[in-house]
Amino acid sequence: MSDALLAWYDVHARDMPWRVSPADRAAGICPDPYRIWMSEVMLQQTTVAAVRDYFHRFTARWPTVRDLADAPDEQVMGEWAGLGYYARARNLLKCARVVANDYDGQFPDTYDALLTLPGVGPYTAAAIASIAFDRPETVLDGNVERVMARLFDIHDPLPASKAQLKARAAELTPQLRPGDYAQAVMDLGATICTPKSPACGICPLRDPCVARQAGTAPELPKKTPKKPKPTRYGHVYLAQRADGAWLLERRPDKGLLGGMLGWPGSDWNDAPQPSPPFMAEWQALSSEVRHTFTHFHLILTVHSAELPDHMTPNALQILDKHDFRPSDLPTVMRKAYDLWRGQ
DNA sequence: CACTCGTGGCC
DNA sequence: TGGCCAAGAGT
Repeated sequence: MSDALLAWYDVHARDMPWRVSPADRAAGICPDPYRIWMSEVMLQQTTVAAVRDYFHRFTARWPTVRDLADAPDEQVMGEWAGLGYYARARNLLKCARVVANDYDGQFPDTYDALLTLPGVGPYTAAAIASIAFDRPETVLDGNVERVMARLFDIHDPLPASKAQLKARAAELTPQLRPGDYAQAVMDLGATICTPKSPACGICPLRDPCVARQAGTAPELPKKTPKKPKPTRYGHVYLAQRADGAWLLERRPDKGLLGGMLGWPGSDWNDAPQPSPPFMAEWQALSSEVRHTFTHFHLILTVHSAELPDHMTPNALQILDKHDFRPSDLPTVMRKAYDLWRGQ
């Protein structure tokens, strides 16, 4: 079965900036573990389309793991802004420094060693080991879970069925070309064996696929139902000085938007207490920011005022007009800025 | 195991 | 338009 998939991949492999094509790989070209690691971390719960530009900017700015390890935290967090799941960026930097300092700048080449690195879990360790180092490790991501559930018509819901799906995936992992095979399954899941209306008619695995025969492919994999998202509220405060400087805060590393730049503001809950960073005649903007996170909706009231000269409220920072880049902000904070700019 | 943790595209 | 979904990890 893996042979049919590899044959399909040889023809249909998608072009990605971090990928070595099957033809190039056959010619002896090896992937750069740094670029494989970078792409796999960026691709966690994130689409290829969203990752492309970020990958280009990161690798252009920091071509090697040592360059990244030497980068200041705020530059890396700013470059990651907008991509989401910011713990990935903090762990990316931690991991780069571990590789630079403890591994002489060379990524470890086994699953077990990779698994110890910050931000590298079971999926990413297997992906790097197989793609960058040709080790027959089994990757299990959302794509592989879906392909296996359909191929073997497994109706037990995720995440409980994960071990079962992993066992099936392991049986199919070949000793030869394990990296191409891993990418082939994921490409198949992304382009043919899609969550909705899978293209079974042109699938290289259509013959052995049990769910296709049973007609159950589109409804697999089953998943346990999710909890509804509550709505929370909050206030943010945009203060600009006459010379154009802005008042911002660096959020603590733990928790939501950890380590990112943001506007000072209230807690986010059912009925937040307004908490302006200094006394002034704050003006509430006429419309609000609406944003949805993984597990709640947020409605932000945006306030603005002029920042007096020579004032730096405790634990906050002033960014000069030319040092403030809206692109350094996480999206919810950039939405507040966009709203202010448009009023 | 269950929960936290972003964002944009899709229908 | 609101829920679903995406190459998951950490706690």
